[in-house]
Amino acid sequence: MRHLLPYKYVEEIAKAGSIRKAAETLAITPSALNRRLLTIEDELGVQIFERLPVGVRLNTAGEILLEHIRNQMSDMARVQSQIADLSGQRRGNVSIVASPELLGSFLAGEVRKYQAEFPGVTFRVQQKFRGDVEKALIEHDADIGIVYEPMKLADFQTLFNIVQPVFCIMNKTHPLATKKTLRLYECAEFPLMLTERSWGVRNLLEQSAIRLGLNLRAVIETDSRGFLINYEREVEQLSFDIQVNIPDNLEERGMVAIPINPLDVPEGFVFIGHLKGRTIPVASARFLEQLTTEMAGRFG
Amino acid sequence: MRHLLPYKYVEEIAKAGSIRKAAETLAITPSALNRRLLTIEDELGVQIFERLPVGVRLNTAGEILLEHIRNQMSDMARVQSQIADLSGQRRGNVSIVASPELLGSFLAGEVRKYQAEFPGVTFRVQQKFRGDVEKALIEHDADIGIVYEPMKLADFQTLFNIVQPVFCIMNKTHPLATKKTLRLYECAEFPLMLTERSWGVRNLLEQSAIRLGLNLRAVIETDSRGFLINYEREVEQLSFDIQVNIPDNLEERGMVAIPINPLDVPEGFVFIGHLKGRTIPVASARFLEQLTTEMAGRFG
DNA sequence: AAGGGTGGTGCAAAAAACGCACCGCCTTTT
DNA sequence: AAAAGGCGGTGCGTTTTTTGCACCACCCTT
Repeated sequence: MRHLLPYKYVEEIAKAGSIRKAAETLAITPSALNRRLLTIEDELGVQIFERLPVGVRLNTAGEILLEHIRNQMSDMARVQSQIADLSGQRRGNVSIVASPELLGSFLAGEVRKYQAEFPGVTFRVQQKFRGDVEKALIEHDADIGIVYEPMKLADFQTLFNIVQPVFCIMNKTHPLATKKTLRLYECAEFPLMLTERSWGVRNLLEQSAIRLGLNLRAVIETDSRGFLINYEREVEQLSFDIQVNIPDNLEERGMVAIPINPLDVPEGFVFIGHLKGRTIPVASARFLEQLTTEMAGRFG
Repeated sequence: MRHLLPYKYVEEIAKAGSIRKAAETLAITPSALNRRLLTIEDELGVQIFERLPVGVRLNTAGEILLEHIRNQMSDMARVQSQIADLSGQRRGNVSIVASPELLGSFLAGEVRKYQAEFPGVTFRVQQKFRGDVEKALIEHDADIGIVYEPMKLADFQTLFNIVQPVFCIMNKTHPLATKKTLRLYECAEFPLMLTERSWGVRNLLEQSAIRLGLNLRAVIETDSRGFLINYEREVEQLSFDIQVNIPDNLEERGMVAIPINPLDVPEGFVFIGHLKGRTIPVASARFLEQLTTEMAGRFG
């Protein structure tokens, strides 16, 4: 799509903050890029960038234009996807941004399953924390957003959501291992393996602990969710995760997962959706369909 | 905006149904236009037009692309409008499509008022019948739609609606002129001046007549609404119109307007809005604001 | 069978975009 | 205070792209 090259140029200049730097990443001469910018501004009748001694910066008009450019570019991608889908070939790129809780074996398995059926579809999976998922969608950095306990959903079009209670994971030989459900104060008596505070699960636990007047002792703090399940733990150590991440073979590996009483720790929600007012490419829509169907079947 | 010239070309070819004809209206050589089309199809990877012996016609992929093109072009117009509005100057074009009932002195007055304040804004006012207003919006032929008794509103984003009962207009000396409200059977006894059947008011009257078992005798049938009010009528002749079209100086001109009992003829609705999911240009939005405020004040 | 219409193509001219060298300006560094 | 380095902008010759012209093969109508 050569005709929207100018858009790409504007976007890159805005990102780089300088014509020369943008020219370098665009593999073009600064003078040529500068002239293209001047032409665009001339056609538009107004400046798009304010010139600073150290480079350029978008002004208000430029902000408006850039938003339009991003809309336009991802809309074009959607059109191409729809057209490709017409001829029976499923092609395109599925771009997902998810909070780390959801980037487990479940999502990976779904991607694998989809790619086995449609090898022409490529995937891009980004990890962002709760508050940044929506931002990535707004900036058209991704088509699909998956969040656990999102902070806000102003521009988020939810297509599917599901309860994901917090489970406590421990060795089979743990004193609590025979219980059906757990109270948080029972867990708090043991050494805990926790994720960092920016994670949704940790956030739920901490807020509950404050409300209940408990103190959570983290002996291991990590930002790797897989670590908390796979780590060969000491007998007494406990970790937490949401249902979707509990592997099928947990018992074979000598561990159990026990739900925590929702009165102590409220059940979190997973939200799946896309940017409001946007039609996402065909491949993304189909993957979304597969993902939500599977989740509803397994956890609904 | 030279970079979306290809869009304009595709649109024109689709409209003309032939490269040569399109080339003529575009003031370009057929060979050049043809090559641009081939380039576009090449970049897209698929044909957009199917070639017929008598010209070309959009295929499915082309339909998808054309929809995107229209979205893109009017979105660009909106961006330019917003940018122009930044610098304090109100510029742009307000494109209205309305059913004929609404194209009276009221709308004309509002346009005049707006243009007096913002001379840089141009207007384009189209007349379409009830069922075609929405179509004009879908094809991006207009930004604002105003309909009396619309047929469907699937893609119509209503921003304002208001009741507009049907009034009966007659000479002061008419036998019915002293009444406060009229029954339809009373009117049916006199010779009537009616619009064509595709009009909303006529439709309301006819359906009511069928329900009530009445027969409406049209001695004059016209498609000019103004005619029904301004015509120097015979003493006994009656005409009908909605409230918004009744001029202030009706009494000075020796006529009166009497509402018809809503049990006989249901009150119609005026709907004002734009295409769903679309952000209209600044000038259009402001005019819409003025229009709805004024209508709410006068008829609310 | 002839004529007029269609989309497509080779080739030379025109136009647009580009790269290079260089300017003036400002900030940062020496 | 001076030098150095980065920035956006510009004149000019070169390269790439687009256009116009003439012409082809094809199909439908006359």
